[in-house]
Amino acid sequence: MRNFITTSIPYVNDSPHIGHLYEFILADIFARYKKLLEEEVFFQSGTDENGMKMVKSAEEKGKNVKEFVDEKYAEFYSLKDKFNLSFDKFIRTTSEEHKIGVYKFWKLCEKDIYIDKYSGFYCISCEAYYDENEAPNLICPVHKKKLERFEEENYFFKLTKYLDKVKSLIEKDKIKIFPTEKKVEILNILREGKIKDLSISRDIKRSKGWGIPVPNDNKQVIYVWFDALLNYLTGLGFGSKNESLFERFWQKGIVYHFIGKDIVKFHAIYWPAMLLSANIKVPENIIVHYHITIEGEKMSKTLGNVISPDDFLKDYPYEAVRFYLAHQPLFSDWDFSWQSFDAFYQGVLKKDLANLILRIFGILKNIDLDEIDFESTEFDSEFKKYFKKFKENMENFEFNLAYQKYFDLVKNLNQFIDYKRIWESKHLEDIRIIIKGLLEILKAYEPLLPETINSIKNKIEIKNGKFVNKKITFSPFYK
RNA sequence: CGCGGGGUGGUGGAGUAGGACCACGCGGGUCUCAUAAGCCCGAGACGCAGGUGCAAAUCCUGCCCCCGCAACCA
Repeated sequence: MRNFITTSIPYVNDSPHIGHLYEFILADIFARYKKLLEEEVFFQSGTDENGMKMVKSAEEKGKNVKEFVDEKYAEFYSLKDKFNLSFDKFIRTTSEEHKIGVYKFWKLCEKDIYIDKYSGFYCISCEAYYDENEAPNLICPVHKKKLERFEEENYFFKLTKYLDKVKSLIEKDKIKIFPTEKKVEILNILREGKIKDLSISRDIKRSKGWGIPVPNDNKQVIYVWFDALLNYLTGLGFGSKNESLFERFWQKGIVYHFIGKDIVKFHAIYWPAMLLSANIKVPENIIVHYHITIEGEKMSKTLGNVISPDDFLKDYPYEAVRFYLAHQPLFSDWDFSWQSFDAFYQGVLKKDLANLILRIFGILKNIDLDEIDFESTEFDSEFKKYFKKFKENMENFEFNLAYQKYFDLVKNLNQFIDYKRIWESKHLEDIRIIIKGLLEILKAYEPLLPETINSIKNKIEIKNGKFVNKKITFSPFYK
């Protein structure tokens, strides 16, 4: 199996926060999980850097736009190293490689693109048009700002032409949307039939020259969403001289888009329609994760409760963050608090999991055997069952359940060690079981704790099908 | 009646008819291989009111409350 796994590309008008990190980590865990199964993976993320809001944000900070986005891009990209994210590609929408792909795509869709006059009111923050009904007193309902009046010609994409097809693809689960209620929601939107053709360009004067110019028309730039979605193709070299990655991972691979619940419509409706127009395969999976509230409140700058990735790193190892986030539900909002985070780290990660590993090494140190074989044990089928259940949950993107259930194995091994008093009985059969258990645990937790687990694995030696008892010392998460 | 999701111990979750489970937290006990870790025992919950069933957290009806689609925002 070949998997193309993506995050949505964050809009870089501000610094990264826990929500961005959450999505990155979720997708990374899934990518690493797929590698665990020895499947082929291409994992991609990037930054969305066009759009008028960028111009505005830069102005507010008194910087030129290019300088501003470079700075923000660097902040987002730094998360890769800070949290050990296994991105194979990190695409920027202001890059040349992206632009080339966008032009190629535009051309493929050209038959569905037309020019029309548009007059109305525009909110620069939404990057969207409103009419008088939607925006009483010409105040943006979202941002409470005065709308700008304008009349201009725009390029439009014949979205409506593809809606029926998109609907049927979703109904038939050719495009699978997780969780199901989001699928239902999208289908309801499609049934209502209120969707109109999509304006896909903006006047270059309003964008102050920032953005990708429309091909053969230097008075317009491409609407930021139309260009942003294309990152999924351009990151694979679409439109470049070498499209082999695109062929391999998009056209012949299984696509997994991890996105937030606020951008479902773009990914489940606009994006497939665009691809249909260009005659390119549609994505197989759209995984919609929910949002995080902070200590019971919505995260917002006005409330000043925004948590940044760096806030964690002051007091905690980055893997604790991965571990914690993986144990939260994807498909419902959940609340973050420092207290619960710390309790989880101290209690579950250190006390139970890390301690168990250390404990097993401790027992092995006091055992005279140089090697332990892997003869079958009465627990073998039990181990298999655990992993099977784990896989089932992972394939449904219920990471929290997968690990919650798998944690029973940690519990069981601790119980088993106590019950049998293995440190004094030292029965070979029991030793085999805890070693096998150890290896099972290392396997399943690797996506969450890649660095720690790998360093343990490097200390373990298996020679001629036997576990070599090397008196391993180890101190994970010890401060 | 716009559509949809949900209300389970202090907290977060599992559980779609037949013993209410798991983790954290709390109280007590206990082992000593292990990072003051582990193990055992205990206290504590199905939003409200009806209905159907031998049996309801689970199905039906009504009501109350929270949330999403559709507030900054990911």
